[in-house]
Amino acid sequence: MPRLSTRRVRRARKGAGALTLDDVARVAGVSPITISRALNYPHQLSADMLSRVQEAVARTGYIPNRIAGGLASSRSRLVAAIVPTIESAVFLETMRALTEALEEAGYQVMLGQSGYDVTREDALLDAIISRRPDGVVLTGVVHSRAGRQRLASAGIPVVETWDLTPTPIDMLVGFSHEKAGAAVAEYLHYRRARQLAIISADDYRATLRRQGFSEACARHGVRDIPAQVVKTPTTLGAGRRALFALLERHPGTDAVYCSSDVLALGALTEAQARGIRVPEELRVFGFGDLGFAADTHPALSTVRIDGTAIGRHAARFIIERAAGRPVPQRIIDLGFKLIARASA
Amino acid sequence: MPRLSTRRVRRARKGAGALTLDDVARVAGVSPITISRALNYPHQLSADMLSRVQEAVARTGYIPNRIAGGLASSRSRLVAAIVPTIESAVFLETMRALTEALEEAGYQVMLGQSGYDVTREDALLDAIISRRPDGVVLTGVVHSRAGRQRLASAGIPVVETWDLTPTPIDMLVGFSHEKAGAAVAEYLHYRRARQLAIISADDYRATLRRQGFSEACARHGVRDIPAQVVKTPTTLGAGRRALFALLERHPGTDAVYCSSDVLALGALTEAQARGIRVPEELRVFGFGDLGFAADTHPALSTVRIDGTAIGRHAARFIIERAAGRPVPQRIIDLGFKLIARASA
DNA sequence: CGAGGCGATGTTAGCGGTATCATTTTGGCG
DNA sequence: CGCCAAAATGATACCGCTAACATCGCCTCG
Repeated sequence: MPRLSTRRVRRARKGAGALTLDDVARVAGVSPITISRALNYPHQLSADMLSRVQEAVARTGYIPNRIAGGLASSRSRLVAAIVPTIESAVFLETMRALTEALEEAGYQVMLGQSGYDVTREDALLDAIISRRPDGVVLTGVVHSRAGRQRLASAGIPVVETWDLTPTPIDMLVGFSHEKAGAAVAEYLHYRRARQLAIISADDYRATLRRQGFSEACARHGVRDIPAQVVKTPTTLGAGRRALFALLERHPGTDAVYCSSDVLALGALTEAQARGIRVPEELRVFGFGDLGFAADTHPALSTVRIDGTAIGRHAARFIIERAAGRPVPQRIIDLGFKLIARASA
Repeated sequence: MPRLSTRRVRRARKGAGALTLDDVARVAGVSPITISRALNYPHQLSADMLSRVQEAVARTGYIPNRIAGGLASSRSRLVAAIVPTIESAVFLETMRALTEALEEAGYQVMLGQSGYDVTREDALLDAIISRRPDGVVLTGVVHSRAGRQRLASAGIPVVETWDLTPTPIDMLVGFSHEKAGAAVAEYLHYRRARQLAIISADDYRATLRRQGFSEACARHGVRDIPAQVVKTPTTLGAGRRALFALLERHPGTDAVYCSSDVLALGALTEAQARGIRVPEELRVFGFGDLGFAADTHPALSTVRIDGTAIGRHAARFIIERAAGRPVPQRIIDLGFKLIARASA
């Protein structure tokens, strides 16, 4: 039996009334591909044609469908960014810079939160890869083997940030946490602090800084630095309670390095509440140089990381790659700066 | 002349080697649509078939291409969220809750920053609409006529947040800023503050709160409340300088309402630096109940907004709509809570 | 025991763009 | 002027997936 029925006119699937390239092409009296070019490669058209198309676009109020465009060109113009949590202020500067730079170049950022959890990061990665982004920006360098594998085989440009490793998945913008921790220790020794202590978050990078700090102390002959470890994300309250607990155990402490400015602000607050003079009796050192650090009382000594530069470099990496240009230097160490203020 | 050339076999456009549904179908020995169903509507398949497909998917390591899926189904499973700036801590809780709830439901969040600028918001809106998201979550209710128009005609579900209006574009989750400001004023009057003042950001919502505050004062016969206005986003330093300037002009001030907790923390810091006792000499009231508010010294009195609930409601709104279910109550007023702590 | 219904799977035709190649127009220049 | 390369525009065939409809068994029931 012949299948006549398949020749029946099918109802449009949903077309609804959504404007398409063809509609604009009809209005402008040209072929659809010309509209596409006007939008994507305007310099390929004659000035006449371009303005004619632009007028038609304006008149119809057409907004291109980048889902369709992405499928056809296999360039989604989407970039995924994964942070442990959006509520951790340190990464915000990077995220803002990244978003701004990418938006300017016509990309949109998809945000994912891994929650300091490798399993969740893997699930997120699958969700993200299924969107075929033109790039992925990760926070940190510790990822599961499976995650690295999937990312690599998807052939998506990857930028790891906020850390350093000799073996990145692809590209990398970061700095050495060990060195940052060590630099703080050196500084405090130089300032003649004798009884050092640490208040640190329990995440990977904070731990690296703590190790760098302790090792530098060891080089000065000081071992077994007392450490109070708190859960990420860090809070002012956690900093207060940590300083309290620390002083209970080690009343002679005269300098404390905090793994984040927020913890340091908590330590400052607790010191103030208990009448401990900073820096005379207790030096407090932070990390991050967040917006408030310069304006605390006393002003917070801290480690400055150029989060904006990290975001911008990451954006540039991805844009270059998407444009098919090779990226000669795939690892950037942005370093850090010790900012000596009143608190230490 | 016959155009034989068009019949020539064309090179695959980029195929590269990316795994597609067809590949998995071949491995499983079924038709592609069956794979699609296994992934999207697993209960439509027999248990046998389902496990057979799942095995094939696992063996091939297939990750679906949701760009293609989105085009075919006109459901992108993308939701756009626009905040003024990601660096303003108040919205973070909402963003986190929104992202989490949406990720759980298989959606991805695209983040956009409008920068408190309507022009930029419009440009962003076009970029976003071109991605055909299944929903848009906006911060605030003030948008350009053009923006409202485009959003409406795109037929995308819209949730406005963090404010109230009788005429939302579509759906709304928020609270009344005027009432919040007024409630703080009432509280301070009740506490016998006599010389009230305001430190406020210059954005729309902070201004509404300021007006609510001033009007409540007027009802108590107090007019011309001195106000120190600072630029958004607010910072601790801005709060310090604002309190300084305020006290220069109005030394008798005994209570100050700050339009954000960050400003309030700045005021607290400045008071401490100048030896002004809080709350005895100066009451300080904040807004937002950010993570640190309970742990400042003295603890900060503030207005609590349930940012998590805002994010969750917004996510639910969009998910319901995407599922084709009607949303009976399109406006939710979540209210606010006055949190009386030591600072006021 | 045949009609009808239902559940499981397959076939077909797009979704709305863009890559690729073809064709036409234009411009430079001897 | 005529020729040829380059620039401008067009025709066609997909990109990888899913909606809509078709088909095929199998079971129920009069």
